[in-house]
Amino acid sequence: MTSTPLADLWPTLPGADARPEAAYRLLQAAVESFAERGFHATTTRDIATAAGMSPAALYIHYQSKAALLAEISQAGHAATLTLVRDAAAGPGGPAERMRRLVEQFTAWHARARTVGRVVNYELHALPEDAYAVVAALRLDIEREVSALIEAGAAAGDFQVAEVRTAARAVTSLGIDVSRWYTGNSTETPEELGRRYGELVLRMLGAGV
Amino acid sequence: MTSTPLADLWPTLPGADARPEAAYRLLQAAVESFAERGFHATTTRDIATAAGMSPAALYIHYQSKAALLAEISQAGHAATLTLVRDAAAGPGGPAERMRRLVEQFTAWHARARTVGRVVNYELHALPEDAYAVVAALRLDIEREVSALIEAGAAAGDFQVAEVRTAARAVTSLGIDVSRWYTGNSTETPEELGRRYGELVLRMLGAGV
DNA sequence: CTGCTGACTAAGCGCTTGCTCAGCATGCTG
DNA sequence: CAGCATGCTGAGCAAGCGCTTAGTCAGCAG
Repeated sequence: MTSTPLADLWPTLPGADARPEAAYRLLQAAVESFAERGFHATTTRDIATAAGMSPAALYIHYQSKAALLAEISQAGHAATLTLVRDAAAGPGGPAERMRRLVEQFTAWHARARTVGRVVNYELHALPEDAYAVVAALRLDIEREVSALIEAGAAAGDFQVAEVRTAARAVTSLGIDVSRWYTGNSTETPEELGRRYGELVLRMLGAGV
Repeated sequence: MTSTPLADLWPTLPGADARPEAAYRLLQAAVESFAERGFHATTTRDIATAAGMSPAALYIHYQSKAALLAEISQAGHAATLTLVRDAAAGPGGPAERMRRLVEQFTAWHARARTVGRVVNYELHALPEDAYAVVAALRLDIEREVSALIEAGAAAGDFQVAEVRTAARAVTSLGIDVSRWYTGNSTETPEELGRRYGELVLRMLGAGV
């Protein structure tokens, strides 16, 4: 199985070019390993070996195993927020923007499912300070979705009883994709995105 | 925080009465701990201490830490499948049955969120033989939902482009509840269930 | 009383973990 | 050439892990 280059999943990774290639390899190995086995079941030897180095080399590039997780989680959340913001601020009415948001949010969680798993399911392993940063980003994402639903409801495009619950449902659908999507699927990330976009618009009562 | 008695979450736990009280306490402590920290971050000392015993006592009642996880996961999956089957086989048309299924599936994942987390997010830690059992149960659940959607589509009650994708979305919404629901929420599990039932029917194109 | 059983504990074994450190090769600078 | 910084390795430490073992003790049959 060839893995998608990290750069594809993560165009916004800060300092991706400046970073030494070895540090980049470690990051990619950590993503793969954390996603497959979870943070606590992954050993520093796993990560280092997968990156083709001795265990000690990890500590030249990162302060600790937890620092690796923090970097992955923060960059992954930042990328997701950017994606959501761009879609929400794009052209068209609320329904059109919501469709694009869901399409891209869903497709990202399918395409970058390894990063997505770390981002969504390894929060509890984050050090406290890194968690605080990430929690703020998650709140921003949820607020962005809520605001768009509210705009759609105000414009009469959406019919929703509870904005918070609807926003939860929309983000839930996308997040959970990173749990079940395998890549063996016949559905491409983009196809899945389009279908989920359709389902969400109906869910929100947009007559489509 | 008082925790819900296991019996409430788990009416179908086999041999719950015959089981010695100490074994029951260990099971409950394991659920709580696995849900909060994950299987690998939980130590046998954590579980035993929470159950008010020494670490060695655990091995009188269970073969291993993994055996505890296997028992929780299998019983939890069995309970979920029963719940889904009962709703799908109940009275009324496809839409009515689907509404009840989603209401109960969702409410269960909110109410029994600790068990739900172990069931849905600790699969990778299961021993191979236990995983095989559980995977079969998961397949049954998905099939049950797919069959109900298909019945609704055949009856003209639902309008769905892809049954598989729709079924994924329906189960996804419920499963993900166990990730984010905290109990601090103002929404009770039953309220959330009703709202999700409404959203799902619209998603499936049932004119409601 | 004796003899036995089953639930439990204190102590700790063998191993793995995250992480450190002295030392080595390489390549740049003067 | 020497001098030095950089990136890395081999060996290994302290701590913590799952699990075992030897033994304690209450309860009960005879």
